[in-house]
Amino acid sequence: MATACASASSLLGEGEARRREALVRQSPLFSEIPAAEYREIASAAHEKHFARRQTMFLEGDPVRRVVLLTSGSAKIVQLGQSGTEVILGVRGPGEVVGTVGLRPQDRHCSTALALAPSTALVWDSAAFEALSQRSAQLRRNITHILCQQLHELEERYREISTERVSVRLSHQLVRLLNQLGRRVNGQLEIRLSREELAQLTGTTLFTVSRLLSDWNQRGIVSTRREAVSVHDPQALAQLGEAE
Amino acid sequence: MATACASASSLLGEGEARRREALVRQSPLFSEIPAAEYREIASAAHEKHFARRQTMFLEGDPVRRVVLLTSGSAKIVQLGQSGTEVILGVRGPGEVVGTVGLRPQDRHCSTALALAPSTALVWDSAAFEALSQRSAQLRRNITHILCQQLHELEERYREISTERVSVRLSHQLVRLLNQLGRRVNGQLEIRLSREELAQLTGTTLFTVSRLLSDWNQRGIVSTRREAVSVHDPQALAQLGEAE
DNA sequence: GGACATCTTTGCTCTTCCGCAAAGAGTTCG
DNA sequence: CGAACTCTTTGCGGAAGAGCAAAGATGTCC
Repeated sequence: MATACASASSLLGEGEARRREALVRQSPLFSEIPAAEYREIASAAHEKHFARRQTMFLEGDPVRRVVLLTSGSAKIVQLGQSGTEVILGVRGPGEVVGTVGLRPQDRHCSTALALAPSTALVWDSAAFEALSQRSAQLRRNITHILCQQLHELEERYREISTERVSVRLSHQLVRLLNQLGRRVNGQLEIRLSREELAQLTGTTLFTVSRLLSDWNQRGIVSTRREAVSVHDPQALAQLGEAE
Repeated sequence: MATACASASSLLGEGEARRREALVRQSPLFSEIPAAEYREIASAAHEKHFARRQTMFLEGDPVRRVVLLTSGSAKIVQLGQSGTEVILGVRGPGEVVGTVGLRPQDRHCSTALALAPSTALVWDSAAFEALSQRSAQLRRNITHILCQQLHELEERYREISTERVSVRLSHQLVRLLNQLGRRVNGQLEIRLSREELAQLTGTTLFTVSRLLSDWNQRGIVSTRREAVSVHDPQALAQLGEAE
C-alpha cells in the first residue's frame, strides 16, 4: 500500500501542475532554473507516497529513479556485516534522496528508509539524465548539492575523529534542527529515536540516552519517546566548546 | 622557491603541448573528452611545482585555481581547535587537489599540503568554470568524481563508526595501496608517517605504531621510517574480517 | 662526522565509552 | 482494558584505546 503512482504526467490538470511547480521551485535541485524548463521537468515526474519505514531503495539496487522529497523525511543508511547500521544522513522536503548525480547504469551504495509518511516526486533516472543534459543550470545544481553533502560529511568525519561523543551529539542536533526541526508548540523538535541519533554520531543508544538525560535535567532539551525538543539551541551549540 | 610557473600557455612548444596532453588524457577529470577539446583545455593550464610540505591552499581561502596533480602526492586536511589535524583524503597523479566543482566565489573548506615534491597543472578557476560550461562531458566527469569521493568518505565514515582501529587501519592501507602505492624493489610501499596514518583513520600515532609492529612481526607488512611496505595485501585485507 | 631534529617504539596509567542486564515508560492492538 | 511490543533509562563492570614519558632509531645539516 501507499506506493501507487498518483497520476501520470499526461493526465495532469492545471491545478496539479501549479502545485507541483511550486514544490519544485523550492528545491535547491531546481534553483535558478528558467521558468520554461520548469514545466517540462515537473511534468516528467510522478508523485509517490511512502509509508513510515518503507524502503525507498536498497544498497546494491540499480539506480532506477531520482526521488525528490516533497513532504516527510528519510534516512540514508549503510549496513555493516553483523546488523550494525550507520546513518549517513537524513533528508527532508526539497532534498533528493539518494546520491544525486548517479547514472542509470550505477548502483545505489546506500539504503533509504522513510522516517515518516512521505511524498516525493519521482523521475525515471534515464529521463532525468536526459533533462540534465539539456539544462546547464540543473547540472550546476547537482554539482553544488554534491559539494555540500561532501562538506557536511567531511565535517562529521572530522568530529568523529577528534571530538568526544557529547560534542558530536550536540553538533549533530544543531544540524538536525536546521534540517528537520519541526515546530511543536513553540519548540523545535527532532523526531528521531535514541538509537538513530547514536547511528548518526557513531555511538550507542545508551550513551545518547545518558547525555540527553543530563541535558534534560539542565533544561537545555526535553526528551520524549522517539523525539527531542530543543529549548536552548545556543546552549546546545556551545556545549561542545566549554565542556 | 619551487613555486614559479614553468611557462605560460602562449609559449608552449609542440613537444610540451604533446607531453601535457598525455598527462591530461590519463586523468579521470578529462576521460572521454573529445580530442578537439583537449588542446584548448590543456593550453589554458600553467604548470606549477610544489615542494614537500608546501601548502597548495588553505581552508578559508577563496578558490582561485583548479589543481590537477601530474606527479607527487598531497594530503587534504582539516584543522581542529587545538592543533588537531584530520586527513580527509590523499591525492595522487591524475587527481584533482581540492573539491572539484567549487565555484570561483566559494571558499576552500580544507587545506592541501604536498606530501612529496609534486608538479601540477593549474587553471584559473574562473577560466576552468568557463571551460566546463562548454564541455558537457567535463561537467559529467566532475559529477562522477564527486560521487566517488562522497562514496569513499561514506565508507570511511561507516568504518570509523562501527569498526575497531585494526580494521580501519588495515582497510585504509589497502585503499592507499591502490591509490598511492609505489613499487620499491618488488614491494608496494606507502609513504606516510605513523601520525598521518593515525589522522587518516581517527586514532593516535601510538596505536598505529603498535598495530604495525604487530603486523610486521607476523610478516604481513614491513615498516620503515615514514613508510609501510605491504608484503601480503590479501592478508591485510582479511585482517579485518577474522580478528 | 657529529650534533640536532624528527619520527618511532614501548611501557604504564587512566579515561571514555561500550555492552549487558533488568526495570520502567509509552504505544498499539485485539 | 490489558497484553504484548518497542523504546528508554540506569547501574555496573570491563575493554579498547588515549595520553604521557622516556628511550631508541633514523635522517639531516653544518
